[in-house]
Amino acid sequence: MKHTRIQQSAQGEAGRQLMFCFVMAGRAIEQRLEDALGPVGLSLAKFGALTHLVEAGEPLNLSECAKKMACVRSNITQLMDRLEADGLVRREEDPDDRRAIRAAVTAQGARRQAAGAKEVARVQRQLIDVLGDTDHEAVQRLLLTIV
Amino acid sequence: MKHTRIQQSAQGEAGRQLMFCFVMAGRAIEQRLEDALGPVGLSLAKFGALTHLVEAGEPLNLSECAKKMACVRSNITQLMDRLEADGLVRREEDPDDRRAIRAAVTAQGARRQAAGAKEVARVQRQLIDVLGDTDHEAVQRLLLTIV
DNA sequence: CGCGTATGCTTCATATATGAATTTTATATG
DNA sequence: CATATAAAATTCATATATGAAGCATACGCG
Repeated sequence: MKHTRIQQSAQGEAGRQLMFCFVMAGRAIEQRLEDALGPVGLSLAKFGALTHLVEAGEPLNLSECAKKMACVRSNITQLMDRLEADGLVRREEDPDDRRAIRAAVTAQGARRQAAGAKEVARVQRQLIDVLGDTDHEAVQRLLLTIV
Repeated sequence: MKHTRIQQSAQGEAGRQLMFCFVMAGRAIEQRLEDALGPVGLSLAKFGALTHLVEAGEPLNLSECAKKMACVRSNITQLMDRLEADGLVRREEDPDDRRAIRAAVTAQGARRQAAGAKEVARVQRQLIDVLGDTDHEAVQRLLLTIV
């Protein structure tokens, strides 16, 4: 007697289609990141925005942020609202374009981002650990093919 | 002297940390599924709920649904509200437990689920295509390890 | 120069998800 | 049996995300 039944009921759907495994893996990692960032006072979305700003080294238009984060602008508007409420980002007028708003990281924002980066690196190490002797390069290529 | 700078900024998007590749791949597939299901009149969340109900072959308590879908119950409450508004699911009282509500798929819900399953299968074939000669079993094992 | 179109941001409605608080009902235990 | 505790569902506040609609500004072209 096979144990497909056991596997199915034990884990939900062990025999799931491959694509759902990708989705579940992505979500599982997201969850770990959220859990790691929570104590620092960041969410994954906030950390992502701060990181783009820090890496840019200068204030960015909200449209540029949206492009970097691959999302619509109304999402950035709200995200910046929350980051500004947290005191991690400041909205500045763009001297070159009166329509545009630039997001500038505050000192506190930069510190928070650095703290978040440490946590993210920790999670990354855990992942590497789980992958064991798997060829990371190959996996990454595969994933980027999908994206 | 460390080379954190190089690692962080050298390759821009391409050199992203492995974990973000998993997250992005998962989201990319999710997006494809949403796009495929949209024309059928379903979202991925709705399709998932309907599929669990259809596969169960009988009405399920909302708590059971939450467990199968790995989410909190308040999420299911809202999802069922929308599915019920769409006429795809019906809430029934549980004769054995007056606290419980059971979700039953309607005939229309079953048809919609079947239509959705066809689209999902199409996306799955596309994914298999993209993966080419990669060892699917190995990939799936890897992904389930992460989950 | 002025007008039409494009761009930048915000606002609103909606979907998905979480978690805390609440209500109702079940169950266990003293 | 009464009461304490647990479990089921909902409600509310909030975060994240999308897309449509709207307003202000920029820009190209006749």
